[in-house]
Amino acid sequence: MAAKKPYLSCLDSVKPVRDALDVINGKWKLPIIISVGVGNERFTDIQDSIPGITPKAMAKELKELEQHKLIQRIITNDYPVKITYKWTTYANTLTPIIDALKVWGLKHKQEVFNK
Amino acid sequence: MAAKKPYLSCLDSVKPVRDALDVINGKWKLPIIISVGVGNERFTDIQDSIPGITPKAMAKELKELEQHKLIQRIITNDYPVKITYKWTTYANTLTPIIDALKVWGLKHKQEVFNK
DNA sequence: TATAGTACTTTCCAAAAGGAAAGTGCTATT
DNA sequence: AATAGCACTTTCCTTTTGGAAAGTACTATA
Repeated sequence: MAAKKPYLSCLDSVKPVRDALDVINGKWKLPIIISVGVGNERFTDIQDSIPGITPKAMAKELKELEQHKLIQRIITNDYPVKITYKWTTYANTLTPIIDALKVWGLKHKQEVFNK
Repeated sequence: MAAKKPYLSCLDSVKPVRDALDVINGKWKLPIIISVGVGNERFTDIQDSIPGITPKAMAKELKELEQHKLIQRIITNDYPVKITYKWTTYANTLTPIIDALKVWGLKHKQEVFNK
């Protein structure tokens, strides 16, 4: 009997993809990054720009994104303390992914709709 | 007093990205697609090629991916019934996303490592 | 007849995620 | 003095996810 054909290794692709997913996976991370990217800086502005997100989810995701250096939290000690969130240079490296997802999302909607 | 500056809308980007995420979000979907993409066809081969995945997760994800037409489940009524999973033409549209994630994952590891 | 392989399913249970609603501490405005 | 806005946090509760382990139904092989 012939030797059993072994499975094909694909860790070269799977591992980096998993590394990327560990950072940007989830329902809200990319939406928040996009919102900050178009210029929303305040907590409530970001929240208002993303339908369905709760302040609890916002706070949690913002913290994680800050830890991953994808957004920056800036405290301004003016008369009223002001907190702003900003897009980092490092976040620029995500634009190819965001663009690819946007293009695919639009195509997929067509695909589903035209069926 | 000046009128309150309103938040900036970003639904044009957020909505399609969310549509895409709804389909490919999760820990295992892209790894499975990649594994089938390199040529693994059998349940156990796919499972063996992805470290850490359980048969329960496999079965669930394979079903969902089939529903989204990203993989095809083929039953061959030979002597022992044989089931194979195949990459669909439609799954080709995902390669830009997979490539972008792979590139970013590799860069991100460098970034974390060199710090 | 006994063992092994394939492709799952089922059960159990712990941990994580997710949402609604209310609360907090601060300041600015009326 | 009362109200409102900002940036959250806290509580409560339900749902989802995730893994370990065992089980099942079938067939092929020794």
